[in-house]
Amino acid sequence: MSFAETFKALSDPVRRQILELLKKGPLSAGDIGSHFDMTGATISYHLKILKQADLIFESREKNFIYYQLNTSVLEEIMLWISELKGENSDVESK
Amino acid sequence: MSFAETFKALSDPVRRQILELLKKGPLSAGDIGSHFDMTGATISYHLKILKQADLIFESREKNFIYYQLNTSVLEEIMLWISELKGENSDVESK
DNA sequence: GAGGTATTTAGAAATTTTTCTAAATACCAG
DNA sequence: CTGGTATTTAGAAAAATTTCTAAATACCTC
Repeated sequence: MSFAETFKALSDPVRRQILELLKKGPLSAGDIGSHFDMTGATISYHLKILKQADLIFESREKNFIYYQLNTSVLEEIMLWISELKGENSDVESK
Repeated sequence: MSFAETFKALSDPVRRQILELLKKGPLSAGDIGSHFDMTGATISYHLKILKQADLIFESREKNFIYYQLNTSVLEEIMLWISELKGENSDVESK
């Protein structure tokens, strides 16, 4: 939802790895969990954070919940970083 | 130094605001502090985190320490996000 | 070197985050 | 509707982060 939330969500290594897994395509919570040495509850917690940050969304199918990347929010982050790098060609003086 | 460190450093609102201040040019720790309702010690703590993440560097002059942006690390972050967004045109199937 | 300003370090308190276990919910298949 | 699998929620413990106060360090000026 908020900008700050997105950055927070991206700050955890586990969550970044989840996003990388999802890059290849949708996965269920269970599938995701199998890549980590953590309980399902913990994975669920991380997924919630990512969901709240709008970095992923879910779609229910049969008895599973599939998660997938939502890349649109990443644009905003890119833009922020871009602007930070921005007009900084000749700032060497006091 | 490390990728994870950079993300962590960027995850705090105060630190992001510090970076935005530095976008306009170098500032001393005191100057930076005057923009926040925090003690100098806390500002110093945040500056240390940013420094360890290589997002800023310092240069001493007279009795002051001036901080400035180091944009080079931001490239890496941009690249990571870019790759995450990457080839995701036709992933709609199971 | 004495005093002054700028900044950092140390240590502790408060807050937030991450993780777990156990229980709850959701939904499918028979 | 019963049993089974998938996932989440609640609550608590452990760990990490943020902040403060007080003291230390650094360096400049006189």
